[in-house]
Amino acid sequence: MFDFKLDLNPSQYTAVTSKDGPMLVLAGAGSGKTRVIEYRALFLIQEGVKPESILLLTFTRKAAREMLSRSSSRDERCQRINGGTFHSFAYKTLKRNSKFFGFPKSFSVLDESDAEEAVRRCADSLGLIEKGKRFPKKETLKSIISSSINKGVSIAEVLKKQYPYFIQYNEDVEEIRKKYAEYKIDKNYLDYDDLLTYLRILLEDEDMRKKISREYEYIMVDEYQDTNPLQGDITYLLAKDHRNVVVVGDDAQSIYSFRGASHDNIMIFPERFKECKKVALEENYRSTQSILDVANAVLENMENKYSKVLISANKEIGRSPKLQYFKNQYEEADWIARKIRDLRDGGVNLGNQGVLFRSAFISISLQIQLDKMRIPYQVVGGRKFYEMAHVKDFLSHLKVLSNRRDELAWSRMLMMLPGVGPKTAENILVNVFQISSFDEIIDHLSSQYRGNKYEKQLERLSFILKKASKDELKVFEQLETIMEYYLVLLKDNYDDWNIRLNDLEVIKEISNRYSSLDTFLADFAIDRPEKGIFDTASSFEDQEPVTLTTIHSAKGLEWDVVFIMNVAEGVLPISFALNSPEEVAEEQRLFYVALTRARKELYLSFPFEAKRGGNESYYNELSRFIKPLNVSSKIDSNNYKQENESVITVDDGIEPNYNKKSILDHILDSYQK
DNA sequence: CCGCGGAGTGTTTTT
DNA sequence: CACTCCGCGG
Repeated sequence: MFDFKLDLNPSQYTAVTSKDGPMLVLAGAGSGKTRVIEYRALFLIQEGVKPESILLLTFTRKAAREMLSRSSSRDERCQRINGGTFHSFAYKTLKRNSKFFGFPKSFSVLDESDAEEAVRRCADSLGLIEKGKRFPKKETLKSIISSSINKGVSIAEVLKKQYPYFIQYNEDVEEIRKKYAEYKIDKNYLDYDDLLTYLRILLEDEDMRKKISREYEYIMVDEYQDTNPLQGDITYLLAKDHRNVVVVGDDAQSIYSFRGASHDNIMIFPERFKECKKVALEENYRSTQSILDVANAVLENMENKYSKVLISANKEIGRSPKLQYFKNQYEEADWIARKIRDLRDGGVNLGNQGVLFRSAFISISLQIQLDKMRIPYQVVGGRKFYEMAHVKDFLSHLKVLSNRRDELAWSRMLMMLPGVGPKTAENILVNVFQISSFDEIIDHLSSQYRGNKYEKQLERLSFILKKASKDELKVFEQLETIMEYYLVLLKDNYDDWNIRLNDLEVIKEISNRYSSLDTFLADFAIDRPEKGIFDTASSFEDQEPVTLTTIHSAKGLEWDVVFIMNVAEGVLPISFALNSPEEVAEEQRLFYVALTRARKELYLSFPFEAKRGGNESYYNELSRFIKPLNVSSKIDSNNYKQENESVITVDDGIEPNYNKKSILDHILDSYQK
């Protein structure tokens, strides 16, 4: 038996050892929230709860895995606990209960860009994308529809709040939403929102709900402040009957309202579960007092007063956070890279250092610098990898194998053939979708298009599809088969094909872990693989790489040393989030989240000169979140004085010796023949 | 109807 | 700067 009292403070202990009934845990940053979840899992199991009947819903699957692996190290049974994101849980549950909806054997999960493309096709087919008129773009349409679903409000309401200039298109968007819903059902598609929507429908059915909640008797939800109303409903329904549900959150760290999250969920929870216990965790075990002072000052400045003030349990004052000014982003990157190396030479492992930024692209200059210095790093956040063209191209073949009605994948795959464009692909697909057996489709493709310029290619394609669709193949072997075929196209289409091939090799490696193609593809959409750890030939091979991450992706993580890059107006807060006080407040919470990731040392950096869009340089202003005296007084700065640019004046008294034409000739002459 | 090339655009955060 | 859209030539 494990002595829980030993490792926990009184409030943590209460949270851990309350077995039955609903509970709301308000946990400040670094207050041992993770530890509470970890230990509570152990506690429940020691109380005789079956591990399989515990469900841990978290924000990323990585978070779930981390918590579970830590409790597993004390008690192996914890490995059997069910954990994941709302979306992955929904996928699993829907798959298992697919009969309820009359779903076919396999359905595809659309990632965001596929979903946008689908929306575009729907809008197109309704004749709504008229030329000349300013009509919302596919991304915008998708996001309007998504918002209305996640927040449970009408299209009109979303338009009024977020896109007032599109209010006139209210009815059009409603029509597109309807069409899009039909389209998805027809093609066996579920998008991210559908996963949650369908799960809620499933849980609204008395019998299904009883069945499912019997399977998961104890529910824990992490980061509850970042759940949206739809997820709030799901939590409620899952626990409605047995009422064993613990939600953990911190309203001061709510940073996902752009996606429909609302900390109202935290407020509503006690209303839905009237008997719920409340526990507050306020002692911070993570950071030194100097870091907490800054975080608390930022908290103090927020419009919406959050009650919490973090008290350091360490009693260690630590070093004051530093603010470094730089001339431009290159100097900033250079300094950070050097500092990282110096710290590591001084004994701080690279794995204990994290660099945070508001937007993924901010880190590019740093990546270049780290490459130069051969410091290994890992990039988290930013959504490039799995949405890169070659990755999608490659996967489209597999998607076709998994869901024969996957129109988007089919047409992507066909359009790669030279000579096939949108129209030809569409014509072929009209035929393909009328054939029910896969073998016949293959026959059709290899025999019915003789005489076209793409005949040979199409034949090759159908041959490989047939080969890859054999039942006895493992997922990995299916990928290898497709690769055999795709490699040619890759080389034809991309000059940098060898770099891209590397990505595909990584994907192949990942697929080795899967026994079902469907699950592999669904995971690829829902729990995206970690972006590649860059294989820089490292001089520090013994160590974990340093982490470069967006602040959003840094949620729940911590490092001994944290750098926050580019703390400038327009970046943090980001320029388009200045329209309403709520948006600015969310940016401020984001800054707060970033600050509270640091255990021992914190470095903020600010480059005066920056480039945006074109070539135009402009001068940054320090972030409004640092300027107030209560914050700035707690930060040391390097008192950078902006150097006067050395002005070079043109010497006027010189007679021209060349003009543009003659200097060109002269230069050409000077080249080695 | 395909595909190329030029112009234009807008540029967060994530499941 | 990367992607998308548009128009034109083949």
